[in-house]
Amino acid sequence: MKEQNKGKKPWFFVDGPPYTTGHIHLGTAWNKILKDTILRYHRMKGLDVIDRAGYDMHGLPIEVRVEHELGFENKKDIEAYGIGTFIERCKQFAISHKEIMSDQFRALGIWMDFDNPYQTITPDYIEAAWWALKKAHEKGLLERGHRVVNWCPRCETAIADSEVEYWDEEDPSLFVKFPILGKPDEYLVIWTTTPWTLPANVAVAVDKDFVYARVSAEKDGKTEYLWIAESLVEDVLKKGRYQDFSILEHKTGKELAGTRYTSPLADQVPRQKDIEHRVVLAGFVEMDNTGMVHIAPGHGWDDYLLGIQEGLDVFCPVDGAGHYTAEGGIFAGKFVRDANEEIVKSLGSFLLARKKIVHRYGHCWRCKTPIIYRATEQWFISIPKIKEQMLSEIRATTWYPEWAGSARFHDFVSDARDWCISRQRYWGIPIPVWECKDCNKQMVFGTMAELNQAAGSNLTDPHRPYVDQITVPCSCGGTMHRVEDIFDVWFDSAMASWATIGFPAKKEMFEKLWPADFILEGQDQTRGWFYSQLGASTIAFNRSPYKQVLMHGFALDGDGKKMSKSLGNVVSPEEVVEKFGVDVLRLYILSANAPWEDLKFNWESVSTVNRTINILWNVYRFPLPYMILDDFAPSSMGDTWNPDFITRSLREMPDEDRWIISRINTVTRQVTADMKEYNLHRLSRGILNFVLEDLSRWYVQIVRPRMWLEEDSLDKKYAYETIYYCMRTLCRLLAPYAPHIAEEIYSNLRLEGDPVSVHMLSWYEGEERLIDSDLETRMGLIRSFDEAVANARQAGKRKLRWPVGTVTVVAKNEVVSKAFSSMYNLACQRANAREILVITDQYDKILWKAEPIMKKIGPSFGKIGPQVKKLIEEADAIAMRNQIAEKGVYAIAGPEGEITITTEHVMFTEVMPDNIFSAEMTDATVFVDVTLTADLEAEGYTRELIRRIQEMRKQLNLNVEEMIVIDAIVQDSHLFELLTQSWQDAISKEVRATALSIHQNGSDRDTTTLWQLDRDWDIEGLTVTIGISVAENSR
RNA sequence: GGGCCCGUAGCAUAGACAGGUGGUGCACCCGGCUGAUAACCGGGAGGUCGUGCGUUCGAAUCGCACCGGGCCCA
Repeated sequence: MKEQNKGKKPWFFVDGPPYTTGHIHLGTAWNKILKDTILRYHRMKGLDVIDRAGYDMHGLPIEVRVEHELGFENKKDIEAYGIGTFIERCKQFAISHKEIMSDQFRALGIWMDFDNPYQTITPDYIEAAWWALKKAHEKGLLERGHRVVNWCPRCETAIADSEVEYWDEEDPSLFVKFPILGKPDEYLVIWTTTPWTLPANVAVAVDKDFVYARVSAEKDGKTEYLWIAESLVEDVLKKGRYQDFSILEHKTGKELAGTRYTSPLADQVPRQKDIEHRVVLAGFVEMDNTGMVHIAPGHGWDDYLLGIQEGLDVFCPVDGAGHYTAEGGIFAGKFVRDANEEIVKSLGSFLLARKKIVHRYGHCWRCKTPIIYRATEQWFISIPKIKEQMLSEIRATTWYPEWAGSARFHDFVSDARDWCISRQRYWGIPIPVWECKDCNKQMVFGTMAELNQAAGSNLTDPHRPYVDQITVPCSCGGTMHRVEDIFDVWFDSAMASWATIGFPAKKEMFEKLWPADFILEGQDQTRGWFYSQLGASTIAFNRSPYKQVLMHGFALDGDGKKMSKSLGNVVSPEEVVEKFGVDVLRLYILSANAPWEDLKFNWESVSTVNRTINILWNVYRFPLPYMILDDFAPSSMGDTWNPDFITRSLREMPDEDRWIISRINTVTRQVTADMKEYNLHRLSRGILNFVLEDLSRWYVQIVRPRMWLEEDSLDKKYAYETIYYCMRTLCRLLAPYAPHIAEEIYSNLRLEGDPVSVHMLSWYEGEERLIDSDLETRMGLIRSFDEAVANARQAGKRKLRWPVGTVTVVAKNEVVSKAFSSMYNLACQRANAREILVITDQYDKILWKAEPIMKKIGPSFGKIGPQVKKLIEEADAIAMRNQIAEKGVYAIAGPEGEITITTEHVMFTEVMPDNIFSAEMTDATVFVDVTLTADLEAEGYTRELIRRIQEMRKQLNLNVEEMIVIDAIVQDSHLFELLTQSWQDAISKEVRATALSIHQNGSDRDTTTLWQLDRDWDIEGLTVTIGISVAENSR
């Protein structure tokens, strides 16, 4: 197939690279199944589909796994072990796990190029990232600066926001007094949960409009003056166990701004003595705790921004491992969280109150260490400078669903800040910036060749530590060394759209294909890959790298909760495949809900899909024995099949054949239309529904007798041709969604000259000329009739096996009458009725009941009301109804003369005669007369007998073509008479008997024959003994 | 705290953009069928359409608020 489409119109798909963890979960499976389905469809449409898979193989998660294997605890262990060997271990880990995952994807029937996937660790891929960074540099978008970042003190690196995992943690909750400069015993009161950030305090923030109070507070005979937001005073003082207080003065935050104070830790942290602490205004201050916020620009994002704005010191006395530096005074060398206690002690009388708090705190997602915020030197891409362009590219892209782009992604990008692309780790793409220590000159290299040329080196693997050894002579005479950082892994995958087609090393493919026609990922990738790719591509090419995006949901458990190991609610794709097979998993996932909604996994629904697939399998298998028996071969052109015979014979074919042909073409057109909008749930439901309702429940039921015809007949041939056509068409329709079952059915049905695989066929869109919507409407009515008759029969307790005399249909319109006149035989057959009468006026067998209306009778007749009621009930309701309809009045002879009843005294309701049962169908009412005549009774019993003989054949495991002899004893004389009168031949023929003898007495039986199976049956309360044997001559 | 999406029977879903008697499947109960058979088919019962307020002659559908779930951000 792929060969066939080579050189045709290309369709450029880019695979969002999964991270090489080594195992896939349901969400990953969903993701790839959606991709595979859509890719297969486009291949069938004759497009040259670029289906290269990809893997994201760098990054901290792998480093942490390897560290764990080696029993390492921190960066020093890695450095001691040797970065080179460490990197090799990481590489091995990534490659081996990539292989495992490729096998898992292949097992799901994912038909993508896993033999040659793009990998973020190959030199050409790394060059793609270098090239992009150089572009950013050239455009002035690459910046280096101090920023507060999430920092893992164990991994000793900045980590991305997305790498922070939150859960509840208990921390101290401290209220601290900051002494106001020059005012003894007067303090600002702040609140913090991170005592270790107090040595870095430089300011206190207040809201400009909040009202703050100066209170004199009494405690153990001492008086202090405290500044606290007015509405919080009482609460805070209670926590501090003050015995009494009074408010002396009010000031707004604005008035308070500029107030100078000193650090309570000035003695312990000498550096604090140089800092000019003051009160500043900020927008993020909230009215809780004390209404005053401790500001440490070295340890908080908001703090940092405020610091820049207010010109505050960015003081960060904490190193990469989370230890205080020499600037941390007496705390130097201590790990920050361990220093908490000592800091609290050092606060002494400056501590107003100490409580505990349980709150959400961030942790490193891989090593679970609580993170800290640290101002560090990092590399950034200045997103705000290209934001407008990014937003306009979002609008130019087609999103499925529309709101994924116009609302969700748009809003995310609108709020986007600078993108921190640097990490202080080992296993990643090295940032290609060389710096001269002497003159601070920087060079950014876009390729290894450029670097090798400048350095006179021969670098082949651009990973650390090899790349770190390359030095470049600087124009100042000094030597340039690479900066130590590596890239954030999101920068890696952002290159995918051009790296996967070999750019920048090779240009042809890029010029031909880029940007991508289509990408597809989960909603979490809004901030992930959708974003990183758009950012990188806007930097490099000023445009979006993709034209169409389909965003899918998340796989949740049955309760709509996230699947997680700790909750024990994880369902693995392997588990589903093991129980039901790949195609069932695929069809379940596709049909369960719209792609962009979250999937609540539900085993029951999986097994429902499984049942439908099983029915498909049964439908496919059912005609095979007859076809084989008859040596059926579909009409063909030489040894290749095509639907010419169907098209040519369509006019002559029976209604049901033309109907199912029309249906499958209608369904096919609908599937094609749904595919255009990626309504995969609608289309898969449409296919499954067709199999269940149209093919299995209706067509196969109707066509069965035609397959059992003994002799060759056109009717049988049409049935064979039709079902063959349906199965061939269905295979093609199913190929993208259930590739295995489609292939299995196809490979058995295909002719010698047909393509060897269903996956080599082109997509079929359905043909208008094979669709007869009139016929579909009429057949729909007959189906509705079929159900109504079953309904009425059930009410009348008449089994379907027993024929009924007349079924009357009161039609509400022409269309219904037409349906019955054109498909009369089919309707009779389905209803098992001798005749069907279709009328458009009133049904004359309906009886009426007169119900007295006492509310009116009382006032009209007074005392004799109850007697009138009785008279009405006893009267001939039909005569009464007719007379009232005619004359408006009805006269009854009452005890005191004639009584005149008018329309207001009585209400008429329909009454069904005893043997007639009704049911509603579309645009009509069906009346079934279940009255038995001798003839109907005889046929009913005959069918009862036949069914029991068939049951016995089955017990003996007889083949369809084997003949039998039957002996039956029917003691009931009425039944004996019915069965022996005229139905014996019919029985013999139906059950394939060469001889049938029915006796009334057991003593009449031929005792010389030993019956292979002999048993008593209860038929409607009467006992019948039946013995059967295989006929001699059929053996 | 903010953005987006979702909430319909025991469970899973359609209907919502374009307001007008809430459909379907599974499970349940009852029945049928028996040349697809460790299958298949029909019927019945089951709903405060998350809650409240509003718009309207009329709201599952439109608006607002709240509650619950998911993804993302802070």
